[in-house]
Amino acid sequence: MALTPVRLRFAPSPTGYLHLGSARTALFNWLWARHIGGEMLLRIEDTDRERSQPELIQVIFDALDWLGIDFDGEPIHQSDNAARHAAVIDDLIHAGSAYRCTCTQEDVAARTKAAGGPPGYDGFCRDRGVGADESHVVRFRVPDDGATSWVDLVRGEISFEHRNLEDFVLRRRDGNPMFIVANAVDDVDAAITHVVRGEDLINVTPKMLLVRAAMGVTEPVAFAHLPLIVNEQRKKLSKRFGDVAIEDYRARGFLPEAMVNYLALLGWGPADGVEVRPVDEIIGLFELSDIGQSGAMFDIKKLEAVNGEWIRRLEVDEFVRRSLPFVDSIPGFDAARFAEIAPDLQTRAKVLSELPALCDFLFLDEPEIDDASWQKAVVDNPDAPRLLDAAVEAFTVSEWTAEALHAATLEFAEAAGLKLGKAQAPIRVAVTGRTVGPPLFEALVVLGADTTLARLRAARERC
RNA sequence: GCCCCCAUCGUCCAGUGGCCUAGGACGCCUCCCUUUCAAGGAGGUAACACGGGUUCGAAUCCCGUUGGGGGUGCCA
Repeated sequence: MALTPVRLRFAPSPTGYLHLGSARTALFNWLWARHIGGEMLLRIEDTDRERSQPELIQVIFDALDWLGIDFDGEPIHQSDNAARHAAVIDDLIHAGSAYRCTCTQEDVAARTKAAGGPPGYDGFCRDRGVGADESHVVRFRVPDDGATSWVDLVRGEISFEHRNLEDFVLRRRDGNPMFIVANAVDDVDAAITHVVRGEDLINVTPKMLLVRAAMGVTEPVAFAHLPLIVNEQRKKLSKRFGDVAIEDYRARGFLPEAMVNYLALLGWGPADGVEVRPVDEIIGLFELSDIGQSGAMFDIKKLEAVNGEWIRRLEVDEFVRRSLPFVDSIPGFDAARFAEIAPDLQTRAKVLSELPALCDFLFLDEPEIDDASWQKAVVDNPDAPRLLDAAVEAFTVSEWTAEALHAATLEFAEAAGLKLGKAQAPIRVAVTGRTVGPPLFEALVVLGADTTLARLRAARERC
């Protein structure tokens, strides 16, 4: 007897972006598939006609590819299986598992309101024998008694009593199949063995199980319902609350290594406590049974910390290469010059998008002077004028190395009775425009003597 | 309302009956290093929601309460 191959899938709908929650779902499916040596399929659930534009789908492919989540075989398009979905629904009608219903949503709402009962369909058309020629939807005939249950891989046994399940719609009035049917049928056809998805889908699982059984499918399928990723309000992450698309984080300068690493930590954690680690190691350690059951808050601070760690782990050359898209649009940008200062930037950036603010003074004709910095280090600093004068004088004759500039500054700082840290402030603002940035003397070396002295003189004139 | 799920530091995880005076990470605070800011090093702060059981023993098992979330669409 051959062992059934483990087969998982990620089934996004073409929304035009990859939601963080979806990405996490894709990741957990993928981690488990790769861990167990199973197959990982990609299926685009594009039954919604107007949302199935190729560009919208491409965005999702790109995001998955960026994260490093790969798939076995070509992507499946659910819309290609429309005929199969229709045939299954017809079979269910013939078998008596489903029936046509003429009730509109208004009809149903009016009746339940009049009856004062709970919302939901009341089974009005169950035995009316509605013909195919009448305008109708197709509903599944849920058994009156009993329950549908399964042993969820992350939550244990979950059970729904049939009397709490209404006769749900299988096919819309316009003839299109509902998600429940298309999804269940495609999973059967692809011989999916494990469905790993968000907890928000937990209540449609009994319906899918019912459809599977009515189809006569006997192969088991295991479900693992992941805890939701929530925001500060403990609510499901939604698009109207901050950035929820993977692409947004990519644009902000998060590394895919960090993104994947952090997402894996939402609802799961390695037993040895080592959180920041390569994805290959995570694959090795990942078990569905170790997934937590409570919602995990998306903590941007922690994501940034993980990202900073990954930035620091990069080889300098690689750091430069990855930084380029974020800095090469600075006017006057010079790659060689950027590479010189790169090691000093690498420990200072949590996200790549903050790089321009740290190094743009090296490329711009004039540094962009930050008002608050200028106020603090120059205007409010009575020592500023003479420090700038001293710097011009000392730097004019200094050898142009970090050590020499350091020594020269130390000398006139001490003469003025100031600590080096205090003395370099107005110089830093004059040259870089800000009070914070990479180490001053190293930056001056990269900037060059002429530009440095010109900026110091210009600042002195403004005092 | 009804259905389903969840409940350990502010946050994310560890803990699966004794090793827990509850551990790690992020954050926050202090100190060291220091050329600003980082990075790095050393400390510190801070939690088993509550009430009943079960047991020699419970963060761990059971029940209840409270709190939170998800669903309740001819969306997915």
